[in-house]
Amino acid sequence: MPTVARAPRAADSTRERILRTAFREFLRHGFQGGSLNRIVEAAGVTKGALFHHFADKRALGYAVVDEIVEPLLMERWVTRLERAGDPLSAMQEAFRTYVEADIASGSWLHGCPLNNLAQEMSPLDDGFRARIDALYDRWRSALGTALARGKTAGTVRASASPPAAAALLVASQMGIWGTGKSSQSQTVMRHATDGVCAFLDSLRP
Amino acid sequence: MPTVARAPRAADSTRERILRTAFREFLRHGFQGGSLNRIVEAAGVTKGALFHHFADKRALGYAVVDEIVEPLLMERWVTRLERAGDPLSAMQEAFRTYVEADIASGSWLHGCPLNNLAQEMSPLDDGFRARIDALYDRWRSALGTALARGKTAGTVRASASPPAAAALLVASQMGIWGTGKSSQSQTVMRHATDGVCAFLDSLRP
DNA sequence: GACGACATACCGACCGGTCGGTATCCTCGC
DNA sequence: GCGAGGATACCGACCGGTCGGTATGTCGTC
Repeated sequence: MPTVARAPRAADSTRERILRTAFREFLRHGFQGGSLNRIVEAAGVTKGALFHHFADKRALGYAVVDEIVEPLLMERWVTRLERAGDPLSAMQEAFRTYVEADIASGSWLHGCPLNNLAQEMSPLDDGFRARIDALYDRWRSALGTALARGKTAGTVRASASPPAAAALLVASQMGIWGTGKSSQSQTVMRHATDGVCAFLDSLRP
Repeated sequence: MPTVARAPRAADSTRERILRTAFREFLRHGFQGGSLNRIVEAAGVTKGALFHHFADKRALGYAVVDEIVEPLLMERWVTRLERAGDPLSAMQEAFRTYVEADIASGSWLHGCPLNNLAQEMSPLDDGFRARIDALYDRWRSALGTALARGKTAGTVRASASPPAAAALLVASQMGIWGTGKSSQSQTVMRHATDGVCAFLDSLRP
């Protein structure tokens, strides 16, 4: 087995630590409000290390989207749906599960990482916008595909429009987590989740 | 009738100009990313004038919410609903109308002003959070009240849950406008609107 | 001794905010 | 009616601080 040219052990973990710390910082303060000084301090590294691994702040932000946010999204909403039998029930369970999980962990107060970046950065930087839009697109098409599969399988009623439903579901997720952030009310978040589940029920045959 | 101490005419219009310019600046760059220097330059006033009328940046932000965003919200979503006959049709028409209006005017690319502030500032400043939450609450309760009225009038089916539907509708609006901002795709926005209208149809008796 | 992986010191730009000063208007005694 | 005097509205130079970013030095490893 050929040994790949290997950087001294620390390099990868330093980069990783910076990335994770940046993710937290941007989640809490937004991208513009996030401070590189705070990031290096919290990560226990120096400015030199940060700029050794990332060209500039923007590149760091892109890397956070590509290497942290995307895997989170895939794991939560895409991978699971691919192997679900009844898509409507799977989606309902996903919404309920994740709402409760994020309430329990307290992470709901910071909102959805992807939505945060989307709202802040989409109009300001096309690199962000393109990355974020691509993720949402994969999300919507995963939902749409699952719904279309459900239609042929007979678990989704024939008159349902997969693209419309998928777009609404993604928009709802954005809105529900956004609601949680600004209302800081578990009740409202759960109400909205009930609403989504009712909508999904209305798609049954 | 006692004469209230009256400021010279110019004062009010200066304040108003600052407010409106600040609204645009925060809509484009966010609150944290918004620059007071740019605001005074664009408004054609000086730093002195700005800080004469507003204690600090935060107070300016609060005033934007109270005096600009709130009236916009009330006019779009609250006042109209109060005098609507069939609430479901009124809501469907509102969604469709506003989506098309914002696409036509180009303002959709900047997202919903209230949602922008909500996502950015809710976790960072409780003054913002409280104001924003109060507005969303009035919005939700206006929708809920209209739906409840529809239930007694027989235009909304009895098994519908007004709080759940209202929470979903508000969340959907957040998400739809957020979708527009990051996708910059009219198609996706319209699909999501179709989804909302389908949901509203499912609430009919 | 070359190179990758940092550390340190430092830069100019811009930030929100301050402050002394001025021009204009309002009030009120006369 | 009018002049003094205080309040209001505004000006713009300036402040300390933080920002993202850079130039250069150090040190262990191959």
